[in-house]
Amino acid sequence: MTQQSRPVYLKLRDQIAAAIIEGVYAEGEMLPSVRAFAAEQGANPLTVAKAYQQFQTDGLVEVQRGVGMYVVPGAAEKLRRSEREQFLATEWPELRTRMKRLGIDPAELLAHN
Amino acid sequence: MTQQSRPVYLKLRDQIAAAIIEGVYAEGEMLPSVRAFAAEQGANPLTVAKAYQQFQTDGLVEVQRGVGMYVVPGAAEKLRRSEREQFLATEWPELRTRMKRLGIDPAELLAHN
DNA sequence: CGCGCTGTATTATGTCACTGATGCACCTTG
DNA sequence: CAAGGTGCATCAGTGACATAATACAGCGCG
Repeated sequence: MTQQSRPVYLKLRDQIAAAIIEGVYAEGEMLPSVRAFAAEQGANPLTVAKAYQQFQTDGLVEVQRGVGMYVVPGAAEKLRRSEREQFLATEWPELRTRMKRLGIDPAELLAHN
Repeated sequence: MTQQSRPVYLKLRDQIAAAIIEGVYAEGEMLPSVRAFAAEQGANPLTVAKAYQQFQTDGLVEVQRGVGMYVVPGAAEKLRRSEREQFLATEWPELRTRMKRLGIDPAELLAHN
């Protein structure tokens, strides 16, 4: 038996990405510190740092040494665009064929909003 | 750096499930042997066996020792129903909120077939 | 300066999913 | 019975993931 549970640092990454897009962490503001966010989520600071690192290398977050990590202006829209494109190009086609195979009616999906 | 690529046995599982639903592996017929399918897919026989096992425990496939694994009558519909339900109950809600966040209109996607 | 807060590098440890190589038990066929 | 096919159990190796314990470097504030 197995689990295949999504790695913690990826869950955190998605969670943070959603928060940035939704403006929970507004542009120009500071992200929660590694230690603070780790304590809040019950995770290890290193794991949180790993999640943060991806945003940093993508230029969505700027690090001020000794201060914290700040959301770069335009990060929300940039994130939304890239994820949107990725979704449309990769995930949606697969979903489409899969829904067809499962006999799922698109109209039915939109019904119960 | 990491990978987090979908495990091989899960890819195989999905592939086989799709084949059963679509009738590629018709009910009453025998699935490809573990070794044959492994050679065809360039995988390890044990990995294939792991993929097969789930169908076996779900009663979708019947094992005849020393002979092979046969698709149980009604397996296709049973599979379609369970996957369909799982999709509607679990995946679609998440997709829904995610698409909303990315500014994607579900109706528009479903429209142009 | 001194204290406390930031992120980060280092090293080490432990766990677990995944994959693989080998051998065995079972069945069919000749 | 002998041969070749089946699934399956056993044991082992690998790497990702997570955690831990420190330590260090930079910044702000009193």
